[in-house]
Amino acid sequence: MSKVGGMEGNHILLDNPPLKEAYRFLRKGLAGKMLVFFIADCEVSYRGRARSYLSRGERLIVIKPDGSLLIHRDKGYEPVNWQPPDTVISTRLTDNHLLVKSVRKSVNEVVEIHIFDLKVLGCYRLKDIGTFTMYGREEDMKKAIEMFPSLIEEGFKVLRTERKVRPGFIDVFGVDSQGRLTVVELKSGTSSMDAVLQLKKYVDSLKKELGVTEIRGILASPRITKRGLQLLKTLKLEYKPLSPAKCLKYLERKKGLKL
Amino acid sequence: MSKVGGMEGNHILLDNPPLKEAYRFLRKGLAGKMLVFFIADCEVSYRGRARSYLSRGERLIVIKPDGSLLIHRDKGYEPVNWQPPDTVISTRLTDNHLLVKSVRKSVNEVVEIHIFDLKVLGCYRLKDIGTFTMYGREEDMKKAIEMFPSLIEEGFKVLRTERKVRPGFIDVFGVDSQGRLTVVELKSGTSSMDAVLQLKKYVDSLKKELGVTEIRGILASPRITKRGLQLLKTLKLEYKPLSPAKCLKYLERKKGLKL
DNA sequence: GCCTAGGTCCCGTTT
DNA sequence: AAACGGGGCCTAGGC
Repeated sequence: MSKVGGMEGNHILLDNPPLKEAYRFLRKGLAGKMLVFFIADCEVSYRGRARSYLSRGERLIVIKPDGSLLIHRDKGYEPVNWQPPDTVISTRLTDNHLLVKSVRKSVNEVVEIHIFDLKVLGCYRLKDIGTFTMYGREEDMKKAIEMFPSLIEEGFKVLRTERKVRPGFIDVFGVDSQGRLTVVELKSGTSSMDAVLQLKKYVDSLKKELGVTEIRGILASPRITKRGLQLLKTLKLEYKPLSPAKCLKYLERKKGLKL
Repeated sequence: MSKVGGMEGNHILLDNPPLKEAYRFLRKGLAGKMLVFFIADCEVSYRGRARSYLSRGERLIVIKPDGSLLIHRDKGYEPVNWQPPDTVISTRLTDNHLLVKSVRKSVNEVVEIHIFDLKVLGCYRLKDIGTFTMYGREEDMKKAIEMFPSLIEEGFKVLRTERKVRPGFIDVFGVDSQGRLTVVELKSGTSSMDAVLQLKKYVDSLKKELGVTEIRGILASPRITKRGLQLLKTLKLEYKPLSPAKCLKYLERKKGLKL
């Protein structure tokens, strides 16, 4: 049984197609820069930064017009095999199976799908000019602190954000009410020892660069791990509880609108 | 036009179904713990650790039997919105649209999809008992070094792997030909300053724990960034070029088989 | 549950 | 092209 829908160029939908028919329309979909998906009984091999082999079974496979490839089993957020955008997809039909190959040349990586049977094949051109907006990331915390420096502490003033130091950028650089230079490292989620070491790195770099012996280091985030806090205290750094949610409330108040 | 395939319980495939029909079979697929996918003209909102809003457009949506949810636009490896496994999916049909809601209670996070139109709906039970194996990760480097310590240097001996220290685990702990204690940090990819700081942390912790003043620290990876190497030298640590690929060759030689 | 560390991480941005 | 840091990162493994 092979039922077919929408063959007039807009989209393609094949129910349980024979390999040969699937091959024909798969090529059509790929050539037409459509979003292609299919459920296939297949084997998958990957070679590149690492190697992997997935033995035979049914999976959902998605190929996007930009060359990204996703192979999903029936569990989990992550694809079992994949390629990021900018791969070249090629196909080949032999007697008993269909090969789909995705090659990324920038970093030599190859995914090969050996297909023995297809349950369904769909090709669509997504009409999507929608806009995507996200709130509550580190960037929003930064904006809020620029507008409301007291979110860090009373008397705090921002000198600048994204200040360059040797190894990267300081999230927020300012002075406290006593006039002491202060480095603020922001995290939108839980801070762990990594974040503490990062702050330490920035404080030390800046001391060296400016030839100053005293610079305060403040880590601002909604939560910090126990070990992170321990390390922080050992290194004479400070912690300020601050959540993206609280920052957003301040931003909304300023703009007078709900996000 | 709504063509229908495989309604006998095995799978469901609807071509351009009216919302009402889609709703009925969507519920059927979800209740039957099938893999569900559809292409929909929709809006998406997310609230949890952060918030986001995606305005109207066509996307490919996948709901897995384990409760994971993926919403893909026609570009990129990553879904624009998603939920990891263990969410509760609910649906509601109103006059002019279909709502699909995914709630994760462990960390209060909600994704809502407002659907205005469906291009296709599929529900399948994936038959997949295949095995997945991967080679060339840090773990394989560790195994290879245990069997062939000279991969680090002549005369090197492994005392143990995964040795616990204050803040975590040392990848490989051993002694060199001079009897000096040595900490090895492995990276399967390019090492940057982070990796160097990680190694430093381990070396320092171990010095403290053992009351020893001299411990060698070796970072082994296929590549290291310029700044990483700079920092490494400043901190009196060492670099050993070592790739997963080379480790795999040694492992294959040992096992006498091709991976 | 918390916490650490790895990942074929991906991805944007800047040098 | 290299490199650094963020991410709703996700996921596995200890404790």
